[in-house]
Amino acid sequence: MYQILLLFMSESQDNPNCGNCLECRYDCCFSNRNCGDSHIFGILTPDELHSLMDNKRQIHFRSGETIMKQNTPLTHLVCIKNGLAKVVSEGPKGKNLILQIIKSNSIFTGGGAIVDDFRHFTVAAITDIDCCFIDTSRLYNLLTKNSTFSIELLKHSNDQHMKMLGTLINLTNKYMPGRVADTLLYLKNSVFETNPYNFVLSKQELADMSGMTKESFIRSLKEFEDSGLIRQTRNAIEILKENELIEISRNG
Amino acid sequence: MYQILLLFMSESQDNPNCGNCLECRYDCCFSNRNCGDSHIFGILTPDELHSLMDNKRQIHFRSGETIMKQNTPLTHLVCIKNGLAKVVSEGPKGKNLILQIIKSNSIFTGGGAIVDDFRHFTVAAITDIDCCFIDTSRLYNLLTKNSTFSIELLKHSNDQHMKMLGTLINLTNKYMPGRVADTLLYLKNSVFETNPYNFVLSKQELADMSGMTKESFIRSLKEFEDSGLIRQTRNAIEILKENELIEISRNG
DNA sequence: CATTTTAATTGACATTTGTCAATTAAATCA
DNA sequence: TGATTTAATTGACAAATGTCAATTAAAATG
Repeated sequence: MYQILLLFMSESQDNPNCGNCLECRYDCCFSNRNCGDSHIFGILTPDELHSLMDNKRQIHFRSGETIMKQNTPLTHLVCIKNGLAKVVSEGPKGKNLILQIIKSNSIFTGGGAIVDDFRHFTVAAITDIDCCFIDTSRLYNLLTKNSTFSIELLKHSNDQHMKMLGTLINLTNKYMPGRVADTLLYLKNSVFETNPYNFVLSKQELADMSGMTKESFIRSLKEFEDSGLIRQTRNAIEILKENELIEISRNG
Repeated sequence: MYQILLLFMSESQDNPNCGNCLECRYDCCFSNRNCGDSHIFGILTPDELHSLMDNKRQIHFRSGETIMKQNTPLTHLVCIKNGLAKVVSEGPKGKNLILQIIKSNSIFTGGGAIVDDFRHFTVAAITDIDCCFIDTSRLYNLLTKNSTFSIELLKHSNDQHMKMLGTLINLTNKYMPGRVADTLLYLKNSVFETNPYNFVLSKQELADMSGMTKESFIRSLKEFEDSGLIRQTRNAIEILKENELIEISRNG
């Protein structure tokens, strides 16, 4: 525990948003201002929050590092404070599928929380990331005590479930151009929220998000470029005709 | 309410398992003996159970009928007492994907409970079905009062979530033979639990479970038959070499 | 039972997509 | 900077899968 605190303190030095006082530490992952998923924690009383955060570990990951690994025991949930991560399902024969890009202020467990307590996918850092690890046992304790909190988590779970259903439908009943369009629109509207957007993602990763090989992705992307739907530069993509992309997505 | 009771009573006449006394009515969907999902309700107190069941409607569906329709408001959850149903995602251009076969003693909501309160998929009866419809508002009430119940629902939700992830992986990174093998094994081991099993499912439906056209499904099935892995009769399929099917499933 | 409708099957073919190999461009490292 | 590794791109080709049309089998209907 001492080491953990030290780790936390050293990490926080180069991050002005996160001081060392207790209050600040809670704030790091759980403030309910401008926080994606973390309003889930907004409903907790200070005591409850404390019981969760008591032994939280704040950890820094470098771009590319694995944050949690598929098939390992699910002992902690993770809150991302800043940075981007990818949620990857590692299939047989090295075939990976990127299910989601996680942004700042999101929480995730890796799948089977409460069910089998194993992680059903891998999460890896795309950029450098600050996140905290929180004991799931603390979480489970809280669930029995605060039903509003349980409901919020249920909502979060159902939400993720429906998003995955959307992914499933996109990937299974669309041809490649539709899937590429989906990926581009997802990145613009749900991840980066700018246009053009710089991407830290390799073509292989974009292909893994679209359920195809990188070669196929590149070709499809090139056709979009030739048709004037998008523009690619070194490490950015600009969507020029969003409506047409939406149409392509819709027609599958 | 009077009409509903009448409906209930007339339905129950030809069903010896379900009497008219209050206790029996609760039993219909919620007994915790030999019940798939419905142990979820086992933890409720009699009062709580009563508050849920108070205005439940028991309804009979004929084979083929739609029980709940995608994109309609999610006002009730459904408990299947007996019979089989299919969970279908209706995609664009009439492309359907069957996500799951639901058996007796299962509960389902159609997707976005608590999140957006719309149904994200259609559920249709495969055989004749007896089921009850229960107000979600009653459910939500209960959630705030009984955290153990919330946790059970959360578990159920996460479980469904992980099953869908499995489906997603099977459908996106396997070739047809692997997907057909998955469908056959799923039917034998998780739905019918006998071998050979009679099936009430059309080839089109089997194809919709496997994410391919019926023609492709038929051809793939025929290859399995020619290789001696399975045997088809009029309306039954027998798995002869399960291990080899598992191998095919694994290799994608 | 004959008729009509629906489901299953088959074949030929076109399209989509993946695979492999070669090449170029970019990034990293000593 | 030059050398080396990694990522991106392209082309040729093969494999997987869907589409369409025709046929047969089965089921439903009157």
